[in-house]
Amino acid sequence: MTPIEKAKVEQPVATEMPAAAEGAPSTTKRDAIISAGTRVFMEQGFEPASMDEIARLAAVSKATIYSHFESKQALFDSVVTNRCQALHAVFAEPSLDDRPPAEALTLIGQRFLDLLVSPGSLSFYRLVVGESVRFPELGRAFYNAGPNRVAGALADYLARQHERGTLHVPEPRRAAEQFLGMVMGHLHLRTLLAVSAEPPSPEDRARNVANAVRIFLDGTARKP
Amino acid sequence: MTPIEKAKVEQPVATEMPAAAEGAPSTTKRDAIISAGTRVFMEQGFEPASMDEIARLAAVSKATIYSHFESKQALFDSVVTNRCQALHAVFAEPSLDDRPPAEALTLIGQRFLDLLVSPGSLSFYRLVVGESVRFPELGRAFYNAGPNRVAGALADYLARQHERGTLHVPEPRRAAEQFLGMVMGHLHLRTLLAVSAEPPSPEDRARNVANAVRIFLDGTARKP
DNA sequence: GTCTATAGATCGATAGAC
DNA sequence: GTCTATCGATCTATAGAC
Repeated sequence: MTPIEKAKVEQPVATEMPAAAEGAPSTTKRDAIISAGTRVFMEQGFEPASMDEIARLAAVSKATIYSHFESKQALFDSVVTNRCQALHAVFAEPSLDDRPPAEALTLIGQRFLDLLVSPGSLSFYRLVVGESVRFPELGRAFYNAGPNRVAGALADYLARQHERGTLHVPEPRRAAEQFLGMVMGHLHLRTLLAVSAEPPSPEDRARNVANAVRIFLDGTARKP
Repeated sequence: MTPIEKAKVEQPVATEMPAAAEGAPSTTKRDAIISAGTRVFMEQGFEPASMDEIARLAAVSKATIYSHFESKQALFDSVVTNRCQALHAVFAEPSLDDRPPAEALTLIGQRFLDLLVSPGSLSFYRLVVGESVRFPELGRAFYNAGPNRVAGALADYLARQHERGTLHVPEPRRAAEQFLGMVMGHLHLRTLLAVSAEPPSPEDRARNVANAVRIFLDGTARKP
C-alpha cells in the first residue's frame, strides 16, 4: 500500500465533521451524495429526481456534485452499481449442499421472500423496472446480481439432487425459477403495487413457502 | 335519443378528414390524443413524457389537448383507465367450469403467459410499477383489473374442484396465485428487463405451462 | 374548437470567487 | 474542493386571434 493510499484509508470516518475545513479531500461528501442520490432516485425515478433536491439532501451545493460526478446519469450509474453490488452481497448464501430437500427449499424460499418484500428491495425493483427501457443495461445488471444468482444457486442444488437420485428434476434451472415463482405467488406484486396497506405478515409468507415446498416435493419425487 | 346525441353518433368516422372543417365537434381528435398519450406515457413514463410530443404525435396543438383534458395528470388518468378497461376485457375468460383439471390449468396458464409477454402488456406493467409510488391508485386499479381477475377466476375453479373432491385445495386463492407464479417462472421478468434479446418462444412458454401443470396436479392430488 | 405565441417555473450544467 | 449566482433549454399551462 502506497503512502497515498494509506493516507486515504486513514481519513477520519466516524468523527465529527471538521467544521468548515476548506479544501479537504472529503470522501465523506461523495458518500453523502451517493446516499442522497440513492434515496431520491429510488423514490422518484431518474427523470423526476432533481439534482437540486439531491444537493439539498446531501447538504452540499450542486456544483460539488458535478465536481464528483460528470453528469446526472453518471451519478445514477454509480447509485445503481452500488445497489447491485449490495444485492450481490446479500446472496453470499449459506450453502445448501448437504441439507435435505425440504430443509433446503424452505431455507432458500424463506430468505428469498423476506428479501423481496423488504422496503429497500421494493424501491430498487420499482426503479429498475421503470427505467429498464431507458437504460437496458440496468435491467441486465439487476437480473444478474439478483434473481439470476438466487435461481442459479437453487438450480445447482437441484441438479445435484437429481444426480443423486433424491429428486427427479430433469431441467433444474427451469424448476428453480418455477419454485421461486410459486414461493412468491402474488405476495411480491401486491406489496409492490401497494394494493394492501401493509406488507404480508411473516405467517403469511411462511405459509406460501411451506405450501410451495410441499407441492414442489410431491411433483419432483422419484416415481415408484 | 335526442337529436343532438343522434347527430353526434352519426358523425362520419371512417371517412376522410373534412379538410380544415373549423369548429367541428371532433371526438376524433380526442381519440388521437388518447392514442398518442398512451404511446408516449407507456414508452417514457409520466414525468419524462412531454405534452409537446403528445401533441406532435396526435397532430394537434398543445392547446387542443388542454381543451379536452384539464392537465397532464388528467390525460394520464384517462390513458390508464382506458388501458385498465381493455385489460379487464381481455379476461372475459372462457369458462373453466366443466373442464378436467389438466385441461383447465393448461388453458388458463397458457393464456396468462401469452398475455404477460405481449409487448403492450409489458409496457403497461413497466408504467404501472414505475409510477405506483407517485400514483398509488394506479397500482390498485391495475391489480384489480388484471392479476386479481385471473387469480380470482382460477381460485373459483379450484374451489369447485375441491368441493367435488377432484383436487385437494384447502386454500384455493393462495394455490391459484402460486400456480400462476409457477407458470411465469422468470419468463416474465427476463422479458420485462430485456435480459435476452427476444421474448421466450412459444415452445419455451408451453414447457413452463406443462411443467407447472404436472407439478401442481401431483401436489394437489387426493391422497389415498 | 383550434390555432400560434408566450408566460412562468424548473431543470441540468457551468463560470468565477475563495 | 466548495461555494453562490446564473445561463440556456425545456417543461406545463394559458392568453388571445380566428
